Amino acid sequence: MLDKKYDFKTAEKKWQEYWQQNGTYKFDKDSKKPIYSIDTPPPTVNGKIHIGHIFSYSQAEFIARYKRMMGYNVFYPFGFDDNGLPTELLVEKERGLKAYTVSREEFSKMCMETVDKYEKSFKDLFISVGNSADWSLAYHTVSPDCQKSSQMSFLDLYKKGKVYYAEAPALWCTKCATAIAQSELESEEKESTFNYLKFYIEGSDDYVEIATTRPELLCACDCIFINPKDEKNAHLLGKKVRVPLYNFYVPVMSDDKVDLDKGTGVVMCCTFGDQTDTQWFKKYNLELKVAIDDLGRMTAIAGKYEGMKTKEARAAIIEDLKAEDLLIKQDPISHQVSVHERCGTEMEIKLKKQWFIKTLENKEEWIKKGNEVEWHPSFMKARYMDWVENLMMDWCISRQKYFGVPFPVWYCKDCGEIIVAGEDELPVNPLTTNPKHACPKCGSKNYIPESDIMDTWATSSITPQINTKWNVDDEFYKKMMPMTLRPNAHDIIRTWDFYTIVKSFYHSNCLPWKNVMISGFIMASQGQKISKSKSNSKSDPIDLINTHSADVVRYWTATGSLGRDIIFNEDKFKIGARLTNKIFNASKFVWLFLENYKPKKNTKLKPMDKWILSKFNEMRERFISYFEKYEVGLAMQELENYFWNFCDNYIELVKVRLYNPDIYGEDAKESGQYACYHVLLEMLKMFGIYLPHITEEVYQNTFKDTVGAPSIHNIELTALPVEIDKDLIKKGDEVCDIVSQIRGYKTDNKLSQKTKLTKATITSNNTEFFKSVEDDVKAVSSAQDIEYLEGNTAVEIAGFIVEEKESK
RNA sequence: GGGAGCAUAGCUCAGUUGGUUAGAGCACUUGCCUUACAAGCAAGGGGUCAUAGGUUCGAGUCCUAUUGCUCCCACCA
Repeated sequence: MLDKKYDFKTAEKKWQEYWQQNGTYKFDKDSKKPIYSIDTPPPTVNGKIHIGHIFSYSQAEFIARYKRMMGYNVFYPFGFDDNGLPTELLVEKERGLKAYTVSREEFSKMCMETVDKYEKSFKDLFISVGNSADWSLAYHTVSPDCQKSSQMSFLDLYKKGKVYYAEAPALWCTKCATAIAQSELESEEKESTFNYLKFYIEGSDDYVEIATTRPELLCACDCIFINPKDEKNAHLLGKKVRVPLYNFYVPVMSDDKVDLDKGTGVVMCCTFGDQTDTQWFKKYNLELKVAIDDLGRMTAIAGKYEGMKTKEARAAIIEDLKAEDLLIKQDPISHQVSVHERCGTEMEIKLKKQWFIKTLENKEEWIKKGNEVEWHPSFMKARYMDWVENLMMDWCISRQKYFGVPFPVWYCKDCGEIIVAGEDELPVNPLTTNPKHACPKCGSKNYIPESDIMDTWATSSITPQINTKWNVDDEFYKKMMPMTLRPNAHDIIRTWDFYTIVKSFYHSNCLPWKNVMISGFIMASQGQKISKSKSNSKSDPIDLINTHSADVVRYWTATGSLGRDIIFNEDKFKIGARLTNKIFNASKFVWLFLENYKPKKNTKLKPMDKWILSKFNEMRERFISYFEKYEVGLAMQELENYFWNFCDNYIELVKVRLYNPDIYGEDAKESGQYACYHVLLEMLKMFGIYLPHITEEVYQNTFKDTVGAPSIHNIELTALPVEIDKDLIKKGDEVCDIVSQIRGYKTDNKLSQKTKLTKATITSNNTEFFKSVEDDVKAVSSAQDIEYLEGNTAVEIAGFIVEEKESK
């Protein structure tokens, strides 16, 4: 028996504990069922989980529940990405310190404490929203096991020649003081100024005009470029020009990368102002002039501006240029600037020794792999392709940071040889451990440990390998790879999805997974995304769960279609609350008639009972076909529509039979019970995907005794044993239509729905069918007499019987 | 500059391969305490499907162009 009211506050906790204790969602390693595996995104530990995470994770979670219900052995691990820069930034912010002000050991300890705290709260939150991950499979990327896998990955790439150590221009964040990768850039619209400067031609009073937004780089100027087709300036070729303020001379050269229409059509090349400079630096073997240090301050070559931050230096230099009459004019411009996604600092380029993974040399392969993966929705593939095609640099994986996976690498102090650890030594921290062998090249035993750590993506890009026990359990790895599904939001296609494809190809020449499911973002308002770092999350998940229930929050996450951003809208919670309430009430009511009922296989079904069963199977097919396309929201809509029809039309119609077997017969009751029993049970299973708590509450108090399974979430969905009879469905729908018209008559006449009617004349082309369901129509409409006419659907009411109200 | 998505009722969205009078929910109006549910039920009003062409017996759906919104990428002299 169900309680009178459903109290989500006690029920949700109760069932969450029940599922954990019973291992309801455990992956069964020995099962013969087909496996469905999910490479769950390990959330980055860099702040609180916001509603966007709940949205995105729920959509994938629906798939896990759906697949379990469809008879799959679902492998659904969870992880945390807790190493690297994001964690460091969080710790620095929380403790109000900079990593380099304390010892490396001390800082790592702080990071571990913070990570433990957050991971516990992340886990609690995901459990409290009813997430059905198998927590026994959980991993975290800074753990020794993951570090070992990550270093193993590095060694494998090293052996295969896919990772290299080189001095090459790398993107640099002066705030975080580390190299970063192309994928970590974001563009931001910024106001700036085009400064038109005079570069005097050597041996002449004439000058050439050059426009620059970065006059602070004048000291790093190597040469100036014109376009080979530039006739106006062609005479400058071979000559030298004087760099303003610094008064050294640089040559004029030509290159077709110069855009005639930009600025003055003449460019100064500095090491380094932008990507083009790096290409020219290589192509023309230019001199390296470093104007900016690791923390964004001007170096000695800047002369009197040394020590200033770049922005200060720029202002000072402009003043001096004006004073010396070297500034012709200034034009304000607004342009897209690359900034570091984690801190918003404008990117610089620095030449330093870094480790790089080769990504440029296999573009065709990345494209091929991208085509082999199925993208849901399909148009998201374009983002991946777009990214691959526009790759400019190999993937820089070294970070000049402290808390992360160390490189298993030392350098020989005497000859510079790279010494890598053996696989049996992993995980290894070169800062605290020496290599087992002397330098293979010169025999020296003096080493310099690599103090950099790896990019956090270098580890999270092997989550399929971590999940499937690569190099730990070969048999399992072979059985599980490729995994079935990678779900994530569209912002990390270019990082997580791309890098994972790269790694799987290099390691095992295979796909990491067969499907990618891309979810959209929750927008705070038009164009404003909710994110952890920007903390405009007015919609805290914990508060939402406490006020609306986990089921209702989950319901909300199922609205909208796959891959699309949606604006946070509280109205949807109201609808979800209405639905859960209705499911509870409908179940409670229907169960009144099912308490001691055992379904019989050969029950003779009345037409309208067959109708609702047949309609169920029809809905079930659409539901499945949406799910197969990963359209979890549209699937739910199908179910929801069916459910409301079940309540508003079918229950209303059948309840009179169920109440009064003395009038309508035991057979009529049993037929109704049969339909109610099966339809309700199947609907509960399906709703269980979205609303796991309330459906469990209903199941445990009703069907469990007859069905036997320990949880509603352990039962497979079945088709009901009736044909999908389109003709019957149409006729049954017509009955509903007529009933609705009769209700309309009562409404128009301001009558209560229970008002008795003297006679209803039903016109239909299916009068035979109407006659077969006459008892039901009479019962639901309170019509005392029914007459039939052939023709297009219509109904006419002769009149009604006014009953005197009983006074209470 | 390259690419993607979207445009349907006041709002949020469905609308499968082209096929009768374009659907739902919310909001709104009106009525109803009906032997589950008033946190409920019933009924109702409301749309030239962004615009302009085209293909077709037939277009919300396919094609072309235009407009607007959003996003991704590139450009950062």
